[in-house]
Amino acid sequence: MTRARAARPAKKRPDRYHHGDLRRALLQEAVRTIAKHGVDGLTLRTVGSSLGVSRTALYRHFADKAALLAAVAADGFRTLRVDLEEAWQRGGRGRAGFEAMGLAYVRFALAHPSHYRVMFGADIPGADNPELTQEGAGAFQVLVYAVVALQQLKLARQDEPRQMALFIWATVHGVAMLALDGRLGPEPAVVNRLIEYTIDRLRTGIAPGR
Amino acid sequence: MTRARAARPAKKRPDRYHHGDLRRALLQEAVRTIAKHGVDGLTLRTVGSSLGVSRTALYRHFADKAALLAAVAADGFRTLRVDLEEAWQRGGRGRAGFEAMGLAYVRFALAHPSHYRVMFGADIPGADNPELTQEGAGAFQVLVYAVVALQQLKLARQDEPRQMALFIWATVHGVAMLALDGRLGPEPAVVNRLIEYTIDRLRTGIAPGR
DNA sequence: ACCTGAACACCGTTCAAGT
DNA sequence: ACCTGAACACCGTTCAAGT
Repeated sequence: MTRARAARPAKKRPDRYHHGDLRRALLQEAVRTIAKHGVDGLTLRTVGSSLGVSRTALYRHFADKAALLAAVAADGFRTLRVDLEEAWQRGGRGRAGFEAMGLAYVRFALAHPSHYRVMFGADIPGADNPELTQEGAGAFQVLVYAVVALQQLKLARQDEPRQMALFIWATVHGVAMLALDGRLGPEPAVVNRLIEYTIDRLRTGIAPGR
Repeated sequence: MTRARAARPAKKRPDRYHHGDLRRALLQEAVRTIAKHGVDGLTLRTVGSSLGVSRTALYRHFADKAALLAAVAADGFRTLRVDLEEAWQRGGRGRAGFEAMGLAYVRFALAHPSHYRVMFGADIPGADNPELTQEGAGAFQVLVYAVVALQQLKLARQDEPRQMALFIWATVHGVAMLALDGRLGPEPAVVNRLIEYTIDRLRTGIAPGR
């Protein structure tokens, strides 16, 4: 052990959580815990002991538990943005790409239900957390760009893009939340049918004319 | 004081919480507490002492705190259903009534944000609570009826009514949640504009043709 | 039947102290 | 600078005991 460490070149690899790496480790462990045990399963004690660290060590890196959750939420928005960008581009940045984005959005929520709930939870100080605000805006911006592209392709009305994007966001968010809360019943087919139907109603809803 | 009580006829008015009235009092107090201090402000201790009762007295009437919250949620769905019915009828059971319903839905959420959150919260055993399931279904049924009426008026596509109602529900629910979570910023004008825009996009989204 | 009071096993957070 | 350990003020829930 000591020999191995001596033999290794000084590559700044942190074996102990020091010099700022504990923050990343805490965030990573929090994400894992939430995925496995839900938000209520996340306690400062468990996340601390999982990293072999005191339960109060967290306070060096986060103001409080809410700040940790805000960081978790920001991380979620980052992942969501990447997912949306991929779907949009792979779909060809047109109508197919737009539909793929809608599907990707709801799938993200269903794949990471607890994480998604933290992102939109009430217990998070959304307004006064710059990182969370920024990451949330970043994910939203992907949708705005897509809307503008659809408008240029004459597939969407010439309304204010941000307004239209907000409407679309609210709709897919609503579908995701109803599904997550089990409000659509236990059948996955019901959820899938609603997603498909919703995307088609979005298409006719934002189409030019009328 | 004592005189007044003696003079009053025996009208079965409960001065002490006994014989099943404590349940109603607990529910009522829980709703009031949540409205004033949010869900986190609701503790069995405070709601108990507000009624001059031990903090464990609740367990005679509810299985646990989650069951109390489920009752709160069911109560909310009952109020929401009444609000929706009123809006639909006063609007003339047509296009105006439908738009009034959409507005009434989001307004309910904004008027009772904490209560609304409990209705859709994750901490509630939605599936295994018959009363909550029934009240939720009742509110949804109002929307389904309205959709059928719109279809008969040729104002909506001839799709499966429940499917269309689910889509509409998801959309207004999404708008409500984004507004409640402060995701639309502090300006009420932004919220109002989104509500208006959303209702108009719902109109073109569910319109016949295309 | 209905409620109480003590006890239990938790929780987030503070703070003086260690290195 | 970073982390610890004890302490504090909470919390939901259980349970024997009272009436």
